[in-house]
Amino acid sequence: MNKNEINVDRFTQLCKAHGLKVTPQRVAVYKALKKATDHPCADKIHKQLLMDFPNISLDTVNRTLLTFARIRIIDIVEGQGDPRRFDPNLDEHHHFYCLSCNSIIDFHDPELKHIQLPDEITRSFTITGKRLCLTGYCARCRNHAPDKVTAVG
Amino acid sequence: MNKNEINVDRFTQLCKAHGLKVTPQRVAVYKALKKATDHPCADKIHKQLLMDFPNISLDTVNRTLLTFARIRIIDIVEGQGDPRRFDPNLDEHHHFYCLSCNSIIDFHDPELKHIQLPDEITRSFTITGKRLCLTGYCARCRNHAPDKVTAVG
DNA sequence: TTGACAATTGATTATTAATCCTATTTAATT
DNA sequence: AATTAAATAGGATTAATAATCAATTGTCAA
Repeated sequence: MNKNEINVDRFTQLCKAHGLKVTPQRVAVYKALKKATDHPCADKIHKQLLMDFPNISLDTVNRTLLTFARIRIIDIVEGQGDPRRFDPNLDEHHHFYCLSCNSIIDFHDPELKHIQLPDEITRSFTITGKRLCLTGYCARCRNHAPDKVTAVG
Repeated sequence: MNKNEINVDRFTQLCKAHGLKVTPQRVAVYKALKKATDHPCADKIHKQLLMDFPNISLDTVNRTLLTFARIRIIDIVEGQGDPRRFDPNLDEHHHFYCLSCNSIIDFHDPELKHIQLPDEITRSFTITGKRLCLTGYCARCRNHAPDKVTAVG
């Protein structure tokens, strides 16, 4: 099976394992996020799904995404205070966040796999996620807008 | 000068260098954030300042913080979609984010100073920030709430 | 020191995001 | 097919952020 195709059976298993009903909405939300590579927010997924589900509510999409995050089949992405965004990719990877266009770009690096956390940290806390977060300006933006924050006050 | 004291002259310089007026509100917001170690949101700073400035508006606090971030004398902290939070500390450091109580805890590690980014990344993008972001459960929370997200789907 | 000017403020209003509520529907099980 | 607990849609509500604007205030040049 292609990595980007969705295995509905597997998804059904995961839901059952967590006592969740397998609803058409949940399948649709899961499929839509799994296909996405842009770390979409709930509203974006919702707009997409409206094509096929004219009645699906934003609240359902949002709740569903939060539920998926809770059972750890998707991730919530770190952001700069904008709408919450989601990540279908649970494999170890890192993020570059463009301060101008807000795009989030994945990157990998074999070197970074070996980042060793301080003992003190692993002892004090339960770590569920580890990621290198870069901020800056993407190739397209860096020649244009110097920055995004427009408030002058 | 103690690192946690605020050098108003220096602050004044920074403002002038960016064509910003030095208002009492700005000085107060700057002082309040510089003293903070909990990566507060605008609302928290505002509530604090109300003691001394009964009339200061939340909007002014928020605008001021965004302005400071724009001229890079403070940072916006990466978060999970909650209210935007700010960081007075511009030195290289890393964050642990508790998914249960939302506290953000700084940590340092000499090893991590030497994280080498892939060439492809530094070539394609302009990097303004680099941080290791950990998520998980802090010492106090890990024995209690299994997680924060309460939506059930 | 003063006056002019442009930036900043606070109040108000608008917008957007996230969550809550409830009647209705539906998936899962018998 | 009937039962039941869970999930949904849709509207309402709260909270956060942003925009607008008249009044105020820092800055700078005279």
